[in-house]
Amino acid sequence: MMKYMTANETFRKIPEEKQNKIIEAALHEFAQYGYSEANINKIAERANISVGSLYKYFNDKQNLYQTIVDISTETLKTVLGQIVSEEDDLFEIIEKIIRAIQKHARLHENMFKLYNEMTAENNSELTWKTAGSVEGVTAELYAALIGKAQKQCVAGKEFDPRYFAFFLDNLFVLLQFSYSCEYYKERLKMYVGESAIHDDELMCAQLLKFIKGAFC
Amino acid sequence: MMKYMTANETFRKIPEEKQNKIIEAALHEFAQYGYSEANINKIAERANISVGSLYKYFNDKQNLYQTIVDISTETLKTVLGQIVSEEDDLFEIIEKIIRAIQKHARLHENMFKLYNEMTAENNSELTWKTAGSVEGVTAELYAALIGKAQKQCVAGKEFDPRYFAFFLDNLFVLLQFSYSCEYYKERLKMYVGESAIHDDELMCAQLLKFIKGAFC
Amino acid sequence: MMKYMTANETFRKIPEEKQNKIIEAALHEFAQYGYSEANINKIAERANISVGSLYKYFNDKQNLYQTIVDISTETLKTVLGQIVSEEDDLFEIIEKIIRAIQKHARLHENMFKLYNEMTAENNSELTWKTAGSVEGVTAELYAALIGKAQKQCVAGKEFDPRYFAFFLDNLFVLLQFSYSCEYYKERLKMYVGESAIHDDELMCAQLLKFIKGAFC
Amino acid sequence: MMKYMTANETFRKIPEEKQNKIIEAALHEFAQYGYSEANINKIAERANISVGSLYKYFNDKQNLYQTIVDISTETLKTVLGQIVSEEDDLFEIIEKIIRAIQKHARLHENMFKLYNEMTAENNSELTWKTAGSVEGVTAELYAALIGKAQKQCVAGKEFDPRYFAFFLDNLFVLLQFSYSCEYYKERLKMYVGESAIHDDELMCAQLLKFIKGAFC
DNA sequence: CATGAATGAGGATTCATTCAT
DNA sequence: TATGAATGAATCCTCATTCAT
Repeated sequence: MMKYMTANETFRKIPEEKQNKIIEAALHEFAQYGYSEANINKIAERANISVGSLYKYFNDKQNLYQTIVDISTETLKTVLGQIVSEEDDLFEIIEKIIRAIQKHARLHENMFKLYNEMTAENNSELTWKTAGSVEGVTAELYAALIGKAQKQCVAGKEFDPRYFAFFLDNLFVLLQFSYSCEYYKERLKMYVGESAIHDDELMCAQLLKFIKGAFC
Repeated sequence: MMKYMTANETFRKIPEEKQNKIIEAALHEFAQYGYSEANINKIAERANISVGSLYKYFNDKQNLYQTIVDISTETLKTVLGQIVSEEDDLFEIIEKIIRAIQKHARLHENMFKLYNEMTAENNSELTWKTAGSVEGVTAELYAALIGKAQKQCVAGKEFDPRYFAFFLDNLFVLLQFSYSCEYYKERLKMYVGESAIHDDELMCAQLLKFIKGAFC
Repeated sequence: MMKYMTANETFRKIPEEKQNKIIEAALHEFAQYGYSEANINKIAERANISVGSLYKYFNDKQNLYQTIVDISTETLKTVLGQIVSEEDDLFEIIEKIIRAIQKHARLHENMFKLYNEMTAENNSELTWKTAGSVEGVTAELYAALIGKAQKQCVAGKEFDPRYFAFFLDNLFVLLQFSYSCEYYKERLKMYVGESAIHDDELMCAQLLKFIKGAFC
Repeated sequence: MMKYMTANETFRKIPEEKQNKIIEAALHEFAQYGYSEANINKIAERANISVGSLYKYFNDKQNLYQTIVDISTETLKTVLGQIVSEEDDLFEIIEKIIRAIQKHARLHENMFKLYNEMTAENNSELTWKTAGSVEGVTAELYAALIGKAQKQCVAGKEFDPRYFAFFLDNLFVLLQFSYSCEYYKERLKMYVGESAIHDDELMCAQLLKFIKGAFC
């Protein structure tokens, strides 16, 4: 797949290291301050390039933002994609997803912050067009999982798999935010105490139990 | 409790109808455009008062925003508070909560939009200080519920009530967003189809089933 | 007629003296540097107001420019209108026009500079829409004059009055530029010598002779 | 005469075809957008060379503009020069000039647009230094013509030949603009109707009649 | 107390010009 | 000599905030 599709050709020609520095700078700024309070000049400064160059690579602020969002969602897709591909037991997969979230939400904190910010925006059509593709991937993934679930659980309840996939994802989305966004970090602390953010094992075990119960 | 605590004294002295008009105007603008793109002058215009007056009532933009957030969270607290006070069967209460969310997320759409926007902000300390109080209320509420749950379900699993309360609230938070915020509306549609947003009965039934499974 | 029609209402409410200062400042800047090199901040400075205020009065640079052009053409219309209204002999009227040009081209030098600049622009449709109305006025005026001319000159030649009105105006337009625009001032000097610019009597006499010859 | 005097030596060494392509590109851009809105990078692109090269040939934007103006005026000079050289009857020469204007104003539309734009500029000294030379040529030409006129017309009026040369040129200058510049095209239409721009015969006949009358 | 005109710092964007390759 | 990516000063415009009336 073509990398950085929304960026100008010029951008794709520059050294990858430089590209990454720019992306990192933009991601940092957008995740930190949100779209409208992000400062293009600061991004250029952080990336050690001139504003002029930034505008050679990206048509305008929107276009840079779009690109950052695309990259972030693409990254998330990739991470999740890897998990599903492996043929495991249903709850082993779910456990892997939880652990993947715990790892990546911290590693790519800014991406998840951005994701949260993005969903708060009001040009939903535009946002949905790009970010929605991640949801599409996860939706399919969970649909498959739930198919497994219904077979695996002998005493399987009769539930609508689409709804249950939705609930499952809801739990995952808020887990992501709870590890990456300040507000949700506080909220997590309030619910389960100061230590919760670092005790990944307990979180994983409890969430798994919650989900198992719901499905079987 | 003192109403509109962050507002200047002057604000509390003006007729309530005028107060409401101002709050409505501000809520509308902040929910629609987010904090930084919200326009103070437009708020004044919509409220049919002068900017000068607005600045007599509220020290600055932050302060007005703070007030709006306070009011919104206060409203949510009240709504939820009413539900808990009633002494019902565990799952009857949960059902009531779900139905309350479905009703209020639509009725006070702007408040929930604001709530979502708020959580994306980075001055988490400030935000948490006010918005966190809602979470406090719900946390207590859910703790009580889960106490009931563990008694009610004979074959009660051994789970950490704090974690389960957290998961429960996660499901509720995303349900709220799914009825009020554009992005999450789209996401809901994607998961369960176009009709989902209006078929409250099905959503309620499925979510109840999901939660019941998790708890018992 | 409503003054300064393209300006915002706010502008029409401020004291006339202030209005005039702003118009003068803008006229100066646009006439001096042309549209694109005119500096909005310098206009504000010259008018002793803030940029913010300028943007309250005029939506944007284009709008301010439009207004300046409108005012200038309106002024020209008025000047010419006064002359025609008087019922004189044909060549007395022409003489009056010439003298009016000599006087006003110097008095409102910037307006005529602007007019020249305007005609060099490439958004001809827009420009024509406003500036064309002056031409309309003069065209009618000259048509009337030429009607007189054809009757007055016994041995009147058979000519197309529309074409002759056109030629007449051409002579007037370049006379205006010759008194107000640097380039055309130089050109005039080259043709008739250094003194020409100040010897209004000679210019008037010669041009009158030229026109008389053409018409009779 | 040295071609392209203001350009660097480097420019004069490159193949003529390349030179022409560059000149055409610059003329197009300057005529279309005026000096300050003309875009150097777009000129380079249109000429199929790099900006770097353009700056090897011309010191800066001003210098390129200067060169374009020089070339344009040189071309006009040449065109007019050819007409005068022929020994004809006075009004046959004038007719030839009119027809030459009609032809060239359309053929070299951009040059005349540029000429109009140029005269609107305010660095009159610089502009006059180059463009004035065309005026010099025509002035001489017309002086000679008018000498003829005074002899040829038996009942010759006593007029100042310098003034009459000036008026004659004024008529020609505006005729040029009326065939090449958008604003003046509109103006012509308004005076003599839609068809005027294409009915060269009628224009020629009427203008000739006008001038004949003025001179004889 | 109410008003709303005035302020001006701040930020997105452009484009002539340079210079390393 | 040719290239075209990089530069950053310059400029339009917005909007939170103030203050004279």
